[in-house]
Amino acid sequence: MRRAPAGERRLGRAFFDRSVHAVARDLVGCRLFFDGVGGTIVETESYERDDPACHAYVGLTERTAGLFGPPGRAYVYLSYGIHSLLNAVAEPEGEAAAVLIRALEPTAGLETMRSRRGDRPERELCSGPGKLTEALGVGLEHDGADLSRAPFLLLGPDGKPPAVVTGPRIGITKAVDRPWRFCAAGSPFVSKPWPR
DNA sequence: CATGGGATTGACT
DNA sequence: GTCAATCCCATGC
Repeated sequence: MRRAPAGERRLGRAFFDRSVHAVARDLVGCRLFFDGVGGTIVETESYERDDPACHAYVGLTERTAGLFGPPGRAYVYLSYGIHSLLNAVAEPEGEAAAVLIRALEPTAGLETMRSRRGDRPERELCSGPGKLTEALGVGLEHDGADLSRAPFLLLGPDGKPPAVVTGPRIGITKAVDRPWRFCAAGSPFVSKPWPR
Protein backbone atom coordinates (compact mmCIF):
# COMPACT_ATOMS: atom_id res chain seq x y z
CA MET A 1 0.00 0.00 0.00
CA ARG A 2 1.34 3.38 -0.97
CA ARG A 3 2.10 5.78 1.82
CA ALA A 4 0.62 9.17 1.09
CA PRO A 5 3.21 11.95 0.76
CA ALA A 6 3.36 14.15 3.85
CA GLY A 7 1.95 17.05 1.89
CA GLU A 8 -1.16 15.04 1.01
CA ARG A 9 -2.25 14.35 4.58
CA ARG A 10 -6.01 14.71 4.79
CA LEU A 11 -7.55 16.18 7.90
CA GLY A 12 -10.13 13.84 9.39
CA ARG A 13 -12.55 13.94 12.26
CA ALA A 14 -9.80 13.45 14.85
CA PHE A 15 -8.18 16.73 13.85
CA PHE A 16 -11.33 18.59 14.84
CA ASP A 17 -12.16 16.51 17.91
CA ARG A 18 -10.26 18.75 20.38
CA SER A 19 -10.05 22.32 21.65
CA VAL A 20 -11.50 24.70 19.08
CA HIS A 21 -8.70 27.18 19.71
CA ALA A 22 -6.03 24.58 18.97
CA VAL A 23 -7.92 23.59 15.82
CA ALA A 24 -8.14 27.21 14.68
CA ARG A 25 -4.41 27.76 15.20
CA ASP A 26 -3.45 24.49 13.45
CA LEU A 27 -5.71 25.17 10.47
CA VAL A 28 -3.52 28.12 9.50
CA GLY A 29 -1.19 26.70 6.84
CA CYS A 30 -3.54 23.86 5.89
CA ARG A 31 -5.03 23.74 2.41
CA LEU A 32 -8.71 23.90 1.57
CA PHE A 33 -10.23 23.15 -1.82
CA PHE A 34 -13.80 22.96 -3.04
CA ASP A 35 -14.20 21.25 -6.38
CA GLY A 36 -10.49 21.80 -6.96
CA VAL A 37 -10.69 25.54 -6.27
CA GLY A 38 -8.98 26.93 -3.19
CA GLY A 39 -5.64 27.43 -1.50
CA THR A 40 -3.78 27.76 1.79
CA ILE A 41 -5.66 28.91 4.88
CA VAL A 42 -4.03 32.07 6.24
CA GLU A 43 -6.64 33.33 8.72
CA THR A 44 -9.14 31.76 11.13
CA GLU A 45 -11.17 32.67 14.20
CA SER A 46 -12.45 30.36 16.94
CA TYR A 47 -15.88 30.49 18.57
CA GLU A 48 -16.79 28.42 21.61
CA ARG A 49 -20.09 27.73 23.31
CA ASP A 50 -19.55 29.96 26.37
CA ASP A 51 -18.86 32.88 24.11
CA PRO A 52 -21.42 35.65 23.58
CA ALA A 53 -20.22 36.06 19.99
CA CYS A 54 -20.93 32.41 19.19
CA HIS A 55 -24.27 31.53 17.62
CA ALA A 56 -24.56 28.54 19.96
CA TYR A 57 -24.46 30.85 22.98
CA VAL A 58 -28.26 31.04 22.81
CA GLY A 59 -28.51 27.27 22.96
CA LEU A 60 -29.60 24.52 20.64
CA THR A 61 -31.89 25.68 17.86
CA GLU A 62 -32.58 24.42 14.39
CA ARG A 63 -30.15 26.92 12.96
CA THR A 64 -27.30 26.12 15.35
CA ALA A 65 -27.82 22.36 15.51
CA GLY A 66 -24.81 21.74 13.30
CA LEU A 67 -22.54 23.41 15.86
CA PHE A 68 -23.44 20.75 18.41
CA GLY A 69 -22.97 17.91 15.94
CA PRO A 70 -19.93 15.79 15.07
CA PRO A 71 -16.61 17.58 14.43
CA GLY A 72 -15.21 17.99 10.94
CA ARG A 73 -18.45 19.15 9.34
CA ALA A 74 -19.19 22.49 7.73
CA TYR A 75 -21.36 25.11 9.44
CA VAL A 76 -22.44 27.65 6.84
CA TYR A 77 -24.69 30.58 7.66
CA LEU A 78 -25.75 33.82 6.05
CA SER A 79 -24.30 37.05 7.39
CA TYR A 80 -25.90 40.44 6.87
CA GLY A 81 -28.34 38.82 4.50
CA ILE A 82 -25.68 38.68 1.82
CA HIS A 83 -22.61 36.61 2.61
CA SER A 84 -22.27 32.90 3.28
CA LEU A 85 -19.64 32.29 5.95
CA LEU A 86 -17.85 28.95 6.19
CA ASN A 87 -17.02 27.40 9.55
CA ALA A 88 -15.52 24.06 10.55
CA VAL A 89 -17.25 22.40 13.51
CA ALA A 90 -14.82 21.39 16.27
CA GLU A 91 -14.75 19.70 19.69
CA PRO A 92 -16.53 16.44 20.58
CA GLU A 93 -20.11 15.90 19.52
CA GLY A 94 -22.41 17.61 22.02
CA GLU A 95 -20.05 20.53 22.47
CA ALA A 96 -20.75 23.56 20.31
CA ALA A 97 -17.76 25.28 18.78
CA ALA A 98 -16.51 26.19 15.33
CA VAL A 99 -13.66 27.78 13.46
CA LEU A 100 -14.54 30.56 11.03
CA ILE A 101 -12.38 30.34 7.90
CA ARG A 102 -11.61 33.99 7.17
CA ALA A 103 -9.01 34.05 4.40
CA LEU A 104 -7.09 31.90 1.92
CA GLU A 105 -4.00 32.36 -0.18
CA PRO A 106 -5.36 31.21 -3.55
CA THR A 107 -3.32 28.48 -5.24
CA ALA A 108 -5.78 26.58 -7.45
CA GLY A 109 -8.62 27.59 -9.75
CA LEU A 110 -7.73 31.26 -9.90
CA GLU A 111 -9.60 31.73 -13.16
CA THR A 112 -12.73 30.15 -11.70
CA MET A 113 -12.46 32.52 -8.75
CA ARG A 114 -12.15 35.51 -11.06
CA SER A 115 -15.15 34.37 -13.06
CA ARG A 116 -17.17 34.45 -9.84
CA ARG A 117 -15.67 37.55 -8.19
CA GLY A 118 -14.53 39.66 -11.10
CA ASP A 119 -11.04 40.23 -12.43
CA ARG A 120 -9.25 41.20 -9.25
CA PRO A 121 -5.70 41.02 -7.96
CA GLU A 122 -4.84 37.73 -6.31
CA ARG A 123 -4.80 39.17 -2.83
CA GLU A 124 -8.42 40.31 -3.10
CA LEU A 125 -9.89 36.99 -4.21
CA CYS A 126 -10.17 35.26 -0.82
CA SER A 127 -9.10 37.90 1.75
CA GLY A 128 -12.29 37.80 3.80
CA PRO A 129 -14.83 35.24 4.97
CA GLY A 130 -17.54 36.30 2.53
CA LYS A 131 -15.06 36.66 -0.32
CA LEU A 132 -13.65 33.18 -0.08
CA THR A 133 -17.03 31.44 -0.06
CA GLU A 134 -17.97 33.37 -3.17
CA ALA A 135 -14.65 32.52 -4.83
CA LEU A 136 -14.95 28.81 -4.01
CA GLY A 137 -18.66 28.51 -4.72
CA VAL A 138 -19.61 27.50 -1.17
CA GLY A 139 -23.15 28.40 -0.14
CA LEU A 140 -25.84 27.68 2.43
CA GLU A 141 -26.64 24.44 0.65
CA HIS A 142 -23.33 23.07 1.97
CA ASP A 143 -24.26 23.57 5.62
CA GLY A 144 -23.65 20.28 7.41
CA ALA A 145 -21.43 18.82 4.69
CA ASP A 146 -18.50 16.59 5.67
CA LEU A 147 -15.28 18.56 5.12
CA SER A 148 -13.29 15.36 4.65
CA ARG A 149 -15.33 14.30 1.61
CA ALA A 150 -15.76 15.62 -1.92
CA PRO A 151 -16.40 18.23 -3.09
CA PHE A 152 -14.39 19.44 -0.08
CA LEU A 153 -10.72 18.57 0.24
CA LEU A 154 -8.81 19.54 3.36
CA LEU A 155 -5.09 18.80 3.55
CA GLY A 156 -2.37 19.39 6.13
CA PRO A 157 0.36 21.98 5.61
CA ASP A 158 2.57 21.64 2.55
CA GLY A 159 5.87 21.56 4.40
CA LYS A 160 6.53 23.41 7.62
CA PRO A 161 3.49 25.15 9.16
CA PRO A 162 3.76 28.95 9.11
CA ALA A 163 4.33 31.14 12.14
CA VAL A 164 0.97 32.25 13.57
CA VAL A 165 0.11 35.57 15.14
CA THR A 166 -3.01 36.09 17.29
CA GLY A 167 -5.18 39.12 17.81
CA PRO A 168 -8.72 40.24 18.60
CA ARG A 169 -11.52 38.92 16.43
CA ILE A 170 -13.01 41.09 13.71
CA GLY A 171 -16.49 42.42 13.04
CA ILE A 172 -18.20 41.31 16.22
CA THR A 173 -19.87 43.40 18.90
CA LYS A 174 -19.62 40.99 21.85
CA ALA A 175 -16.52 39.61 23.57
CA VAL A 176 -14.40 41.71 21.23
CA ASP A 177 -11.34 41.39 23.45
CA ARG A 178 -10.79 37.64 23.24
CA PRO A 179 -7.61 36.97 21.21
CA TRP A 180 -9.01 34.20 19.08
CA ARG A 181 -8.06 35.42 15.64
CA PHE A 182 -5.20 33.46 14.08
CA CYS A 183 -3.23 34.71 11.07
CA ALA A 184 -0.22 33.46 9.12
CA ALA A 185 2.53 35.91 10.10
CA GLY A 186 3.29 38.42 7.38
CA SER A 187 0.84 37.00 4.83
CA PRO A 188 -0.54 39.62 2.43
CA PHE A 189 -3.64 37.47 1.93
CA VAL A 190 -5.31 38.00 5.31
CA SER A 191 -8.31 40.32 5.67
CA LYS A 192 -8.06 43.82 7.06
CA PRO A 193 -7.27 45.15 9.55
CA TRP A 194 -3.90 43.44 9.33
CA PRO A 195 -2.43 42.14 12.54
CA ARG A 196 0.82 43.75 13.66
C1' DC B 1 -47.12 37.17 13.00
C1' DA B 2 -43.76 41.40 13.30
C1' DT B 3 -39.46 42.90 14.49
C1' DG B 4 -34.48 43.61 14.64
C1' DG B 5 -29.79 42.08 14.88
C1' DG B 6 -25.76 40.00 12.68
C1' DA B 7 -18.89 36.29 12.74
C1' DT B 8 -19.43 41.59 5.86
C1' DT B 9 -18.40 43.87 1.73
C1' DG B 10 -17.86 47.55 -1.44
C1' DA B 11 -18.99 52.13 -2.77
C1' DC B 12 -18.57 56.59 -1.57
C1' DT B 13 -16.85 61.14 1.12
C1' DG C 1 -13.38 57.41 7.70
C1' DT C 2 -18.88 56.31 7.06
C1' DC C 3 -22.84 53.74 5.45
C1' DA C 4 -26.36 50.98 2.98
C1' DA C 5 -27.61 46.49 1.06
C1' DT C 6 -30.24 42.37 2.25
C1' DC C 7 -32.22 37.87 4.44
C1' DC C 8 -32.34 34.25 7.77
C1' DC C 9 -33.92 33.19 12.14
C1' DA C 10 -34.56 33.93 17.28
C1' DT C 11 -37.34 36.33 20.08
C1' DG C 12 -41.47 38.48 21.81
C1' DC C 13 -46.26 40.09 21.58
